[in-house]
Amino acid sequence: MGDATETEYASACAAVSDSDSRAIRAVLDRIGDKWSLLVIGELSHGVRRFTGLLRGIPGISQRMLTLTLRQLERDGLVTRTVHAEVPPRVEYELTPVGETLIPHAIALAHWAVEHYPSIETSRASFDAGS
Amino acid sequence: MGDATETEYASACAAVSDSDSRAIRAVLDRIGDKWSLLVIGELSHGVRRFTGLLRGIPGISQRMLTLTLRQLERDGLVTRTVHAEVPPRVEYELTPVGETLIPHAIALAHWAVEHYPSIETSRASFDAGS
DNA sequence: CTGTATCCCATACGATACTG
DNA sequence: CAGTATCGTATGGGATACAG
Repeated sequence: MGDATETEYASACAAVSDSDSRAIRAVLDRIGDKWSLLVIGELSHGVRRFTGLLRGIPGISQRMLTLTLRQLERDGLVTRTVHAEVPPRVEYELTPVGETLIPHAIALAHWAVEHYPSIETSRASFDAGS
Repeated sequence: MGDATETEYASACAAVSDSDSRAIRAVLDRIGDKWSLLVIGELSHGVRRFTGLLRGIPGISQRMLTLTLRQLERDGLVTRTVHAEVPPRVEYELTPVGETLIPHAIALAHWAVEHYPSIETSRASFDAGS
């Protein structure tokens, strides 16, 4: 993971000039919110129903799950299919575009788990020292 | 980028059970905010001064740059060195841990630039249709 | 130059209750 | 089951002014 830094970095940052920053801002605003990435993580398992997602994502409220799913649907990352039954059944699934986010979600999750101890330690000493 | 999905995914999600979710939440709260990833992107070029960052990140306010840098410093992702001169010179630099975030930042930036057109199109049709 | 302090607003989010 | 509606709070974040 540490073979392409300087060179790769320069070209990547050169590409981030003006109009691209809008795209980055927009994407960051979406996947950077409190629940989107966790919802995508749940959906990476496959098709899920509303209540299933609610139970699979501890701490999320009905309201926020609804809002998050609507945003993801609007952005074309998730599909919502309603089955005309009683009781109603609504299934959510990642679109092909949405699935391309999975590797990044996994990578970030790995990074978080790997470096969180270091972060906690740093926070403790920062808060202790002046 | 599309070779490890199903298997890789299963093991990754299995690892995300209880205590890891705290780490993911904590990291997401930090790098998911409005400016951290952009600051890290600027610092990936190398050492930067306060004003340099302010100019390099369009739209950020003095206040938010200060707050963001303090958080990153607290988390041990950025170092802050003050040079005793007049006028004062303060330099910010990524720590080794902070540098490990660069590949992920680059990956997300690439994803954003690549898929943003699709997202915009999807939003337009979503907003148009009922 | 590199911040800090204060004010203020928009909105993200949670809790709760209600509906087809 | 799968939402919507309403309310209230917390806080993220901008603008501006001031300071070492």
